[in-house]
Amino acid sequence: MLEPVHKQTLSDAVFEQLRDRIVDGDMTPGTRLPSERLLCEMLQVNRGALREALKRLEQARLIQCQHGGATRVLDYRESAGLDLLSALLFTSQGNLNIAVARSVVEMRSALAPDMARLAAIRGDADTANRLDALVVTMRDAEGNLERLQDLAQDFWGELAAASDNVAYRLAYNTLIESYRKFSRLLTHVLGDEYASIDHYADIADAVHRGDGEAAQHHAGALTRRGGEAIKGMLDTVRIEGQKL
Amino acid sequence: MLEPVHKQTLSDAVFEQLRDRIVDGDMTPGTRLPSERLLCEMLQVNRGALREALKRLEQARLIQCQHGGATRVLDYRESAGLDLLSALLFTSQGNLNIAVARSVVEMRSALAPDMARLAAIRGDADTANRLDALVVTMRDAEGNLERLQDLAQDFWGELAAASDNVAYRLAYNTLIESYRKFSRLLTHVLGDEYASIDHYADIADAVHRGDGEAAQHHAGALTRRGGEAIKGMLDTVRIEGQKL
DNA sequence: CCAGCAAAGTGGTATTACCAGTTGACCACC
DNA sequence: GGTGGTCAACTGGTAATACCACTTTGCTGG
Repeated sequence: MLEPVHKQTLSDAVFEQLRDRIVDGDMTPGTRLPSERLLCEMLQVNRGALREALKRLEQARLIQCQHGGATRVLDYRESAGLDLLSALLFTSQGNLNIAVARSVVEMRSALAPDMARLAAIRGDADTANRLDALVVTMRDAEGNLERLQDLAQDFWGELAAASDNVAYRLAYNTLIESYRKFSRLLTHVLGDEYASIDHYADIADAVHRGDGEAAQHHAGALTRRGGEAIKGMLDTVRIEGQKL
Repeated sequence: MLEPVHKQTLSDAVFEQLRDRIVDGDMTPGTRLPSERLLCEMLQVNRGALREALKRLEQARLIQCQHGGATRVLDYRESAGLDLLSALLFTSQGNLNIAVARSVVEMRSALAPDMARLAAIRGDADTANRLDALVVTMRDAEGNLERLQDLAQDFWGELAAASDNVAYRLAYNTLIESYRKFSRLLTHVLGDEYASIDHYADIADAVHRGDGEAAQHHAGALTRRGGEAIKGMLDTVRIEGQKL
């Protein structure tokens, strides 16, 4: 199967290069960036493209610009938002950062139960029906772990939307963006979670009944199972160095 | 008391204006934006400033640009990241959006217990000592709700850092940025939570002992209390329309 | 010693031109 | 009818240059 070719604008390239330098710690917080005129000479790009990249870095709170003054590097741990997560997942050499991957999975486990709870309380019949349909599709796909994994993501996406909580929904978008990048590595590790379709059905039923506690309980059981599996794997296996 | 005047660059102004138009629904997803040359004429700014804003909107996944093609509006609910949250908190008229505020509080309640749990498991003695110090300071500030509220935020920040989970830490940054904007409205509503300093002391103790479950339990008790208080308030009182 | 000023350097804005990719209309060809 | 080619118009991307607004530095004159 053919894939779309990888395109990238100049400002994208500049943004990624500077971002990686910062998160890799090559430029410690407080460091003063070279002047824009000097930077665009070093990077061999025009000042406009450079400034587009700098503005994006500033929005991500990796740097801070001051009119007439200096542009300094910030400590992303203290200032950056969750959207930076996907950039932290892989080192500039393309290696998966296990600690970050673990973080993503942990956060998923923390959010999913409450997402399910709210979805059950606030969701309508249409939501429950869509969840039912997903469960049916999952049963048809039984045995095909990759397919199940994709369907599970859709299932959680449906819950996120039904939770009527924008923070959850936006966090879901951010987490999924990161998750997709390494989820295939976890396909078999999480096979147990994806194969337990009954739990998904239980959640769907809870949504039907509007039973928040039940939905929360079943979602917790589901993600806890996956969390333990990943924890076990990370403790015993070194997958660092695996490239996608 | 004098306050710093509000400074804003051109591209900031353009960014905010277009962002608000999009999240307010004035430009539905799929809508084609006017060409850059036309837009910068309409907005009375040069094309460079406009492009800086567009690049930021693209990074926030509110729009999507295509070289040679059109620039289209995306559905932020499906694509934007958690960093958009603070922009959603207030309408363009400056009114607090209750549903978004509720979302922030709910997400806090979901994350805090697990943050505390991990902090207890992974935190070192220094962390526990800093938490102790914060508890002492809180006891000194007893009765001063605003001060307690600030200290409570520091307390959670310490836990976020000690959780050794970048996702939690970055999410904390994002949530706090939003939270600060309306937290003063909740000072008295959450007075119960802030005043129960013993619970904070319990968490600090749990971190000392490395007792994750205890830390999780006490953190849950704390945020559940606040969550119920806010829920009660939102159900009975209309604070929509309050300006900061 | 220091308020005051001037110069140098920085980020912010503006203008202009051109490059590169997309779209759609049109046309020749099979 | 469908295929591929060409071309013009339009869109976003890149470039170079000049100037404005602000900060920092350091000299200067009291």
